[in-house]
Order: sequence, then structure tokens, then C-alpha cells
Amino acid sequence: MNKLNLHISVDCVVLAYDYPQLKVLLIEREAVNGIDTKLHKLKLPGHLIYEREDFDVSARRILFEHTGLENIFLRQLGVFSDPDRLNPPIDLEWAKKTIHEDLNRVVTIAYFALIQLKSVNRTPQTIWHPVDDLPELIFDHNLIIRRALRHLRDEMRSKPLCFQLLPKKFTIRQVFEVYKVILGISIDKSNFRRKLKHLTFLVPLNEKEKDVSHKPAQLYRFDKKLYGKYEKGRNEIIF
Amino acid sequence: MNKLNLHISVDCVVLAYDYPQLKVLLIEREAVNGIDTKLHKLKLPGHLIYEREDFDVSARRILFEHTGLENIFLRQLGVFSDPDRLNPPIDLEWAKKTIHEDLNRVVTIAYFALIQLKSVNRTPQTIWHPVDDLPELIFDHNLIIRRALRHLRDEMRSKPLCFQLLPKKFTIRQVFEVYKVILGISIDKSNFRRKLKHLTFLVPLNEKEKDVSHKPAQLYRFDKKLYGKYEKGRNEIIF
DNA sequence: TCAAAAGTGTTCTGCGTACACCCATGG
DNA sequence: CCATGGGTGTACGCAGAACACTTTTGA
Repeated sequence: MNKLNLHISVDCVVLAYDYPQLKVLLIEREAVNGIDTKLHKLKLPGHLIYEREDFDVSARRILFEHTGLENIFLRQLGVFSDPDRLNPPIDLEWAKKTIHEDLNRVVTIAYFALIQLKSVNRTPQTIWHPVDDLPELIFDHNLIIRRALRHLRDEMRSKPLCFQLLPKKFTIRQVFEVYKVILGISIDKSNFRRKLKHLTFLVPLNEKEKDVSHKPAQLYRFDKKLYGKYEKGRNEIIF
Repeated sequence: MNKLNLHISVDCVVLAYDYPQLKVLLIEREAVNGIDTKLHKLKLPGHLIYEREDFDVSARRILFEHTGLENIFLRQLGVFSDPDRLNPPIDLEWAKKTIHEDLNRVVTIAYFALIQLKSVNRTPQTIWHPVDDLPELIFDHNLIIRRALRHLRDEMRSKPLCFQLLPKKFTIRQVFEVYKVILGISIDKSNFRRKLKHLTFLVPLNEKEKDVSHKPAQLYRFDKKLYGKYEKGRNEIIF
């Protein structure tokens, strides 16, 4: 029998690009008898873990339940272990009633996932909320999201994460938009183009944009194998 | 009362540069009645956590116990949650006898610390072992160290981690050596010099190397504040 | 024929790379 | 005066920044 471990949970920050915004997947907290259901707080998708489950597997299970997706881009973000993180008290009350168990301390392992919004099964409980101006979430979930965004911004600069947020076929402009909105910086469009065109792992397709009221753009795909080679060829030391 | 949590431990990978090698801090596993003491296996410094302790605090406590150092450069590396990580069985036996408790599953939060070897209190139980050709350690500690090294190599390229491994006053050559040994690459010496000289956050001191049988080198220090400014001024997108 | 975005060209500057060379010190 | 490493100079090429310009489409 595989029972719940009452000390450890997994929470997932699932991010998606919904032009022109970056959005995060939130879940409406279920109402529980005895807790004021007026408090429609939101939370990250997550759950206590099972005794015999690797956390990466737990995270994938949770993601599948809420999005219908498998093979998601997933990274461990880190552990949130503040002994007082199960605050405010009403949130803790809710959690106890939901799982029908007493809880003392729960540490959570935060995960970080990137998906393409189009491929998701949308369900009534899931809310895709812009990452700017988030409401107050339960526990320390606001903090976890902030940490995830910082991680994303950092890693975007040196790794090809953006392609996880875009469809398989994309235009340079789409990449450009993703960079602008996530990093919050202005970039010279034509230099950005030129730069991307010289990246060997971006393969131009025999296909162009359709149904647009301007010159249709070249479509590209990201080639993981070629990226591997490209990455090996680099040995810059930058600070 | 603050009791042990039998589900979660903290392990620390403490790295130091001992010319010309990178070394990791290991602890000799204590002998326990009923376990063959011939098995002189080594382990990372670490321990089960206390119920009301933030893990960062646990890690610092452990590091202080083994090195006498406070204010260490410390980062969370990640969680190791394989349900079968407490293998081989003899290691699990040893752990149970040591803490006088039964153990089912323990997940560990791995931390990553960089220190200057000179400033450490050396004690008889602590062993500084070269990171190449490590012996077989208990549990998954070899895996944890590999992960730590990967992390170090990655982060070295974009962050000024090397200065955590060097004394406060250092020469360009020392930085050069650290990079060479950790990244395992060959670098053009004179270009490396030039590059470092242009970094605004490396401040030349009114002091030179002493007692060397060659031209004494300029000493520098790393200025954290200046680095902060330097970092803000960068907004490269690199892939 | 106009708006909108694709895509090209040009100039300047700075940085990485490769490599030759001179300088200071202890033995 | 030699070995050792510190430190400078030069020349080339590529890549980023800034910005003007041309092209292709739908409406």
C-alpha cells in the first residue's frame, strides 16, 4: 500500500505563453465544510507525495492531471522549508480538512514546467493567470512563483528555453516577442533576427506563415540534436 | 522540544581549491556496534533535520560543525528523492543503528558550498579528498557530488564563483588555474589576463606577491558591490 | 496605395584569438 | 645568466549596436 507522506509535498509552477503575456496555471481551492467558501483563494497545482514515489514522478503525475500533457519540460526549482510556511492559519485549517489528517510541518518541492498553451486540455478548475499582478495565493505560493520567474529569466539568457513555450513551428518574431515580455527589455528587432538566423540549430522549414495581413514570415523549428552540437562548441567564460 | 524528522536529511557538498586540485569534504563514517568496521566508507557531511529548522539553517549548522566557518557561500542544489536511495542495505543498517530509530524513506536536500581551504579548522574526522577518483561513498553520495560538480562548472561560466575558492587577495594566475582545473579546458593565458584586467569589479591592491622565484604578481580583490553594478549593465542574450 | 511586419545592408566599435615579445625576480 | 611566470603589443576577424532601407502581403 502506498500511503501519503504528511511531511512533503510537490508544487508545480506551470508557465505558458499566451500572446502577449506569460501565464501561470492556478487551481481554485476547493470549498471545505466549515471553511468560509467566500475565500476563493487560488493555489499552485500540487499535492502531498506518496511514500514510494520519486518526486519527479509525482510532479509529472500532477501535471498530467491538470493539463493532460505528458513529456512536459520539467525542472526542479528547489525546496521551500520555512517552518512557518503553512500560513495564514486559515490555509492550514483548509489543508487539514481537505486531507482529513493533522499536519505539523510540510516542506514543498517546487517544480518548474514550460508548456505550449494550445496543447493543453482546459478544465473548469484550472485558471491561466497572467504572471503580473497575481492575487494573494495560499501559503507561500506567491514566493514560489516569484522564484520560478527569476529562474526562468536567468536561464533564458543562456539556454534555449523559449522554444518550450512556442509551437513546434514558429517565426523569429514569436521568439522575439517571448524574449521581450519575459525579460522585460527592448531589443533591436533586426539584429535579433540576424542573430537567430545564424544559429545552426534553428532549421528553416519549407513553409511560411499563413493568413496574416503582412508579408508572411519564414517558419523555423528547434533542432535539439543540432543544439547539442552547438552547445559543445562553446567554451566562453563570461562572468 | 525540537525532535528529529526521520523523513528528511540535509547533505552538503563542500568544495575547496587546494592547488592544483579541487577537493571535497568527506567524513569518515563512524563505527557502530554490529556493523563491520572494516568498511571504512566515507560520506558527505549531513544529518537528519530537526522538526522546526529551515534547511538553510540546518546546512549552515552542519558546515559550522565540520569546518568552524560561518558565512559560507551556500546554495541549495536540489532534492534527491529516489525511493531506493538508501542503498546498499548495509548503509541503511548503519544509519538505523546510528540514530537509534527505524528508517523507511529519507529524502535528502543537497547543498553546495565553496570555501577557502586555509580558513578551515581541520579535524581528524574530516577528509579533503580530490574530486577526481572518489571512492565509493555511502548511499547516493557519489551521485550528489557529480551533480554538484556539474552545477559548479555550469555556474562558473556566468557567475563569479571562483572568488569563493580563492583567498581574499589573489593573483590573476590563481583565477586562471582555478578555471583551468575546474572546467578542464585550456585557455590562452595572456588573453585571460587582459580580460580580467578589464573587469571593473576586480580591484588591484597596493600589494604584490611575495617570496616567489619569479616576477611578483599584482594582487587583486573581488568587490561585490562593483560586481552588482557590473551585472546590471549586462543584458546579453546568448543561448 | 497604405499599413504592417518581413527581411537586408552598412558602419562603427569592441572583444575573443593567436602569437610574438619584453620584464622582474630568485637561484 | 637562466628559468619562471608576469605582463604588454599587435593584427585579424567576428559579433553586437544603431539605424536606414527595401520587400511582400492583405485589406
